[in-house]
Amino acid sequence: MSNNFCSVCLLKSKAVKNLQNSELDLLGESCVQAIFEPGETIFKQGALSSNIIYLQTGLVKLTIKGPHRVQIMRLKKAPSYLGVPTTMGDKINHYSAVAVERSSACFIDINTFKELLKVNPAFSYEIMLELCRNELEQYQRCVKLVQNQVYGRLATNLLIFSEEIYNSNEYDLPLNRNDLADLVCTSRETVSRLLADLTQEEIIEVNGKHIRILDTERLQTISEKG
DNA sequence: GCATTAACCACAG
DNA sequence: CTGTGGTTAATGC
Repeated sequence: MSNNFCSVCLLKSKAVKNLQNSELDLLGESCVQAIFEPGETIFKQGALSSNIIYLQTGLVKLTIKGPHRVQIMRLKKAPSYLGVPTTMGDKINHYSAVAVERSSACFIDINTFKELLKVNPAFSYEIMLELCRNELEQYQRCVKLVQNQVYGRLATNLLIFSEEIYNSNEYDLPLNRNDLADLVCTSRETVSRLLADLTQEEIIEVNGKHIRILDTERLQTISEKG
């Protein structure tokens, strides 16, 4: 049982960069790092949670069980904190986090986390900033989902992979068609068909999970107009 | 009515 | 796991 030395960690979050040495030691004492392979659950809806997770590297999906099916709320790319709302807001997790790519995560004891929030305003500020940005993103995503048609929703999400996750107009989807459907709020079949349509229109090129965006402008138009 | 959208089912690689 | 075809229901001219 050796402590992590957060002070020398190269993957410190923006928030943690504000911590004093003594605070970093405190963090290190209650912090455990783990690696998750794709498909492995980091925390589970319904389970008791007493940790905040700092995602150092990788990509995860946040899922929640709805009345009919499991819904992917969003993807979250490292670096970021996971489970702050669900660990601070309730004893029990309201959603699950599952690795989508190989991910490294630090588990921080909730009491330590709360203590750091209390003693270091700059740390708290960074955490609050991240939470607020998350909320704004969720609102944005919510309107799109409700008001756009599937074609637009799919286009939006293809663009998010390109612009926000992989920073390239060519990438390998980390999800199968079913997950992609859960993310876009549609059926697996519709995703298949629409990807075929986009290919026919020469807007994208699909090769299994490999996506290449050929015409970003038209994809953006579809994303906006729905 | 008629067209469009998209879900559900079934089946085949 | 994926793609396709048929069917069906809802919605909007």
